[in-house]
Amino acid sequence: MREFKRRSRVLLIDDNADHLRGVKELITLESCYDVVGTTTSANIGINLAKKYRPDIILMDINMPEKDGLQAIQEIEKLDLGIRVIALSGYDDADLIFRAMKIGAKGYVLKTMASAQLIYAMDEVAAGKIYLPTALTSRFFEYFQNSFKEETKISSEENLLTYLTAREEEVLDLLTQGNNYKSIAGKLFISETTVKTHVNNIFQKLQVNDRTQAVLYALNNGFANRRLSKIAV
Amino acid sequence: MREFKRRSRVLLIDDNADHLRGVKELITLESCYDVVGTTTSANIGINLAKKYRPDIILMDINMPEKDGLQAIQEIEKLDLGIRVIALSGYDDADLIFRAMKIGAKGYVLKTMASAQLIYAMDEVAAGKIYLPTALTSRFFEYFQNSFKEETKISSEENLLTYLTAREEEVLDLLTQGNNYKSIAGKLFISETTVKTHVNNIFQKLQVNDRTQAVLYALNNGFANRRLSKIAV
DNA sequence: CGAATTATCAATCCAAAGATGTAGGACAAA
DNA sequence: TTTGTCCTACATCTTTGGATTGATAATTCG
Repeated sequence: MREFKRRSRVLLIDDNADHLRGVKELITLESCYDVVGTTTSANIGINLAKKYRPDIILMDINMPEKDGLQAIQEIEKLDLGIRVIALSGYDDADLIFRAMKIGAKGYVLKTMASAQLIYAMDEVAAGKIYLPTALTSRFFEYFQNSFKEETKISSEENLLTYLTAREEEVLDLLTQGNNYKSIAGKLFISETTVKTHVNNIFQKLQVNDRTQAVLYALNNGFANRRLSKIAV
Repeated sequence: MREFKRRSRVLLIDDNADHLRGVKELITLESCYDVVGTTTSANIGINLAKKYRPDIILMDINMPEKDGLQAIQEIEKLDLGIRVIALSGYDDADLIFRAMKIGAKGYVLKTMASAQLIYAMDEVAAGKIYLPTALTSRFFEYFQNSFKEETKISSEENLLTYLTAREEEVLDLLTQGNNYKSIAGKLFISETTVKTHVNNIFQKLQVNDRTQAVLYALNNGFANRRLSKIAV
């Protein structure tokens, strides 16, 4: 067993050269991380990431040339196990949300104390995900808001509640693209029975055909409630 | 201007009477909150919430009788501005995620130090959302995971890209539940033309009927890319 | 220009879906 | 026991949907 663990390697990407230099100094002097590269270009950064395989990348996400979020996404897609911490000047909830959604392991404001940056790196290096408390609160406000509308919709009268258990089973199979024969086979009942159920479903959901029934089901939280209004 | 702010009022809901008593004592003795009610029943709790309008509710979400999450949802639906903190014995990522999704303003483990509970209440009373750091990390792992699959899918070959502009228009109308006649009317073309397009769509998407085509479209980011695999 | 793609329309045929009415048995609530 | 709901099933009929073939005009592209 090794007694010491390898010093974690860090890559810095920030279009602001001054800030880049400052962060490099900070890390070099006051932490146990090795800076393996610095660049002001997101594209170059991605290439450096492939080349040097750092453990951590500090990525400024407010860059004019190339979107930092996109860069994070590309790095995540490489699937090299590189953990990216987003650096930003803004505590904008939407930015935080998007960064975390695409896989950032942390989000730190440039205005925060340098100790906090080091701490974030420590946490992330340890495999955790780190968000400063203030930003976490911001994130959750945004997060919960994005579901509020949805909740409102689904708390309106939902015609799905009128369906019997059996009808729900049938509808479930409909939402998987099955036809009458297939449903009959899966439920071990005759095709005509399925037709009866499906017709009853149409009546209850006030639709004219199976496609509309399926759409109603999906849009009103049937079974796999996977709809959210979240988009990157 | 008032110099002192009103002491915040708290309602406790926990099916475990012992724990309930313990928490009540803790809050009464060691915090500045008024316990306005305690109950072991989620249903009664909801009624007490309506009656006493507490500022905060501590809600055990691991109750056999009635699901605590559901109770939170109902309280949120009341829209009385009551801020609910979920209490749980488990740091299960899925539980945490669902609690936060439906609007819990905090999530605290029963095993945590009592000081942490008080702190959480302070934060929540101040209008923030509070999650212990360890649970935040858990939450984000789950959160990011739920988007990983999606990213993977959308980066795989998407048969939708083979569709022509006109076919996309037709498919769009299909995903709105239109039949041939309706689509023909909306695009000012004959029904047979629509049939041709639809058949070509089937070929390209490798499906057998319109329902499957619609499902493929929705699951592969057609138009409204709002699908995520998150479920309550 | 010539070739390929696309959008349009038609005829035909068969299969599937949808509408409607009827009915027996199981089961639970009143 | 009666009433009602639910699940099952069938017959019949109409409409819609889907497959196939073929054809014309417009557009795009090399």
